[in-house]
Amino acid sequence: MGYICDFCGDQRSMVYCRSDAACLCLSCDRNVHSANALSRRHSRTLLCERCNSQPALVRCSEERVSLCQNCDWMGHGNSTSASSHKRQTINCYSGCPSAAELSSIWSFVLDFPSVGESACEQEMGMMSITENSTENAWDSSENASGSARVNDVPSMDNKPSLWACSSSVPEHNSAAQVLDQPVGSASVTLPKLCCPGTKGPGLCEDDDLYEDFNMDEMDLNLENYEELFGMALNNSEELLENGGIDSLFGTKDMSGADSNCQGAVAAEGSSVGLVNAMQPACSNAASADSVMSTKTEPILCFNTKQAHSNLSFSGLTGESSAGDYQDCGASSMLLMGEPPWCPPPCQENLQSASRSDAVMRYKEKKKTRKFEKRVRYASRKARADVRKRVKGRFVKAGDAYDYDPLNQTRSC
DNA sequence: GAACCGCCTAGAGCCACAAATATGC
DNA sequence: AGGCATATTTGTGGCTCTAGGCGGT
Repeated sequence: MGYICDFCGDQRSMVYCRSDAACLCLSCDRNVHSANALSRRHSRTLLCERCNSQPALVRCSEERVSLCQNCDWMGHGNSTSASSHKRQTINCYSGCPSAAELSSIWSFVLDFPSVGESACEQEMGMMSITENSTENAWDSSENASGSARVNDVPSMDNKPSLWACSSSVPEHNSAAQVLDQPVGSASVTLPKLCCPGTKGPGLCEDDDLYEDFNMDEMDLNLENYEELFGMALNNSEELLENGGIDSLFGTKDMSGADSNCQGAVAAEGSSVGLVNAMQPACSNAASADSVMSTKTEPILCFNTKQAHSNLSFSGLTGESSAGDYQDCGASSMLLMGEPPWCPPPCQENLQSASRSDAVMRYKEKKKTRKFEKRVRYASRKARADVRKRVKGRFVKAGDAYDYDPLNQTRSC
């Protein structure tokens, strides 16, 4: 079981960073990803406890293990008994989340102390919990936390109570509780913490699969980063002794998390709400630069407030520079075939029709969407924009050039 | 079904240099 | 501890090249 931190080679790895393709312990995760703004955007999630090499997408509450997609399929896809296991999606996060925020993302994470101000916060004054970390519709009935059930298939007779993006839930999401945001900025902050599928209330009006949303101005303040990871590190052995990572996965009351999905469901699809695939959230959004192509794949979500669940797609878009966005695997999972929790056959026709329609529209929009690169230094861009080139390469001032952005002329 | 070919796409790398950052005094 | 000078690193856009995917033969 060689699941040792790729960085320090000492501690047990608990977190998987897709951007770095590395398995890290919490301490190294903190160290590595607080290094700079780019690394802070890396989307991380828990490590699969079975293969210890892939990011976990779901947690089986029966077996109390976090599983990657493959292990989940292998463990639950074939066995009829195992396939009935209730599984919850596991969220990704980015930035330097506080204890409370990590607890929000992963309810199973211990109750970290919350005092003081993290170094990361002090340095950055910003961080981001991946908006799709709350992509899941929270289980309001259980105040389920950072996870959402994935195999509780809603039925016609049974309104989905899980996944629910219930708008009856109080207007504060877990992350919002932690963040010290001016009132005026709350609306700006919400989308970041809202299910991508959810977008913000206003963002759900468009019937497009999803709309771009701007995360740039969301500077979130976090607390207790030091305490969180310091404690995690100090207690790592204890955790192992007490059941290892499993001990982290106990249920925790995360009331308020539901609100992450408020307004999340667009009137997309409009079928009988049979789509049951709820994708875990994984994007990293604050910087909005982590949307990779797979990340923009459809994400489905339910709204319990709807008489019939609406199908909605969501994703992150916007001024993302594709570079940083790493696929969390969640979205793509949807495209890899029907998940174990797919709807009953009798509903497939209606569902597939609306779904294919929605997917078609989504793809259309995706084609037209621009993933603009985010420019960090406008002054440098301004210089680059006027710099003369030879075959695209910058040339020394005064040298012959074949392209002048200003004059579109050639000197040779 | 395997092998080969052409076409297409995505991504990496290159370039100069001002700005940003780090280091030393 | 703060200020200054110097050194090092970063980031910027257009073009080219290459690897890989895909479809056809």
